[in-house]
Amino acid sequence: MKILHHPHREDIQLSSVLHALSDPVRLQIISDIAAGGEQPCNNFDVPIAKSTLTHHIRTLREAGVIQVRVQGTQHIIALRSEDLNTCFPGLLSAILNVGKNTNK
Amino acid sequence: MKILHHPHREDIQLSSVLHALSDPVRLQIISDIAAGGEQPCNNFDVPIAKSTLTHHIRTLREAGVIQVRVQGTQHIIALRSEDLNTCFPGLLSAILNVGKNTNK
DNA sequence: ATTGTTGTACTAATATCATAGAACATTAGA
DNA sequence: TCTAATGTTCTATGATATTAGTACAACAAT
Repeated sequence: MKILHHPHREDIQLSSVLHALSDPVRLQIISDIAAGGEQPCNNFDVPIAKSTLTHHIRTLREAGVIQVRVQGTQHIIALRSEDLNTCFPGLLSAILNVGKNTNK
Repeated sequence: MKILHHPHREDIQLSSVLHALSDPVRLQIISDIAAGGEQPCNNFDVPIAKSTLTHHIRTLREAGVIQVRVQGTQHIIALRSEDLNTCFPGLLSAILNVGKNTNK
């Protein structure tokens, strides 16, 4: 089985996190996770190809924004809220609160 | 004289702002402005060519992060704190606070 | 076993970005 | 007017990012 690399908390970079979140599709994804808790990839209602979704998921994972856990055929995605709040207090909630009004 | 376009407050996009701030050089720039108030471009202590700095300043300006004002031969750069705090409450301070510890 | 689901890997096309050298424009000041 | 200071524009280049098509592997359900 393939090993999915996740950065350690202390290796999470602000610029990488901001870049990972600077895409509307990825903002949508983390917004969905934040609202509905951890969930498999196929739950996300984004108008893109599967391979493209994989790319975005990987981008978020490698930046340290999400945690990916394998469960059968599914990959369960969870937000690394605790790590993010420790590294960048207030950042995640500030971004997620924006989505509640007019996202994009 | 050249007209410098700035987006209106209501046209500022979260993804664009996050992208503008996802570069170490640009994080440095806004960190400097936040700490020392508005200042001309040549004040920034970044190891890049003038043309590159112009590119970064434009990226920040077009995303709605900074306000550029011409004063003689100088371009004075200011943070659009009020607009950003209105559009994305808490975002700017969360990002700037990170820089106070370990930036990059 | 067969079939369908789920997601990755590989590959490729296209687009965007960061960087900087050179030339140019504008302004201030001597 | 001449010169220095300040930035922009033009252009080019190498690096990444985005997107998707195809194939493949792991698993579930029948």
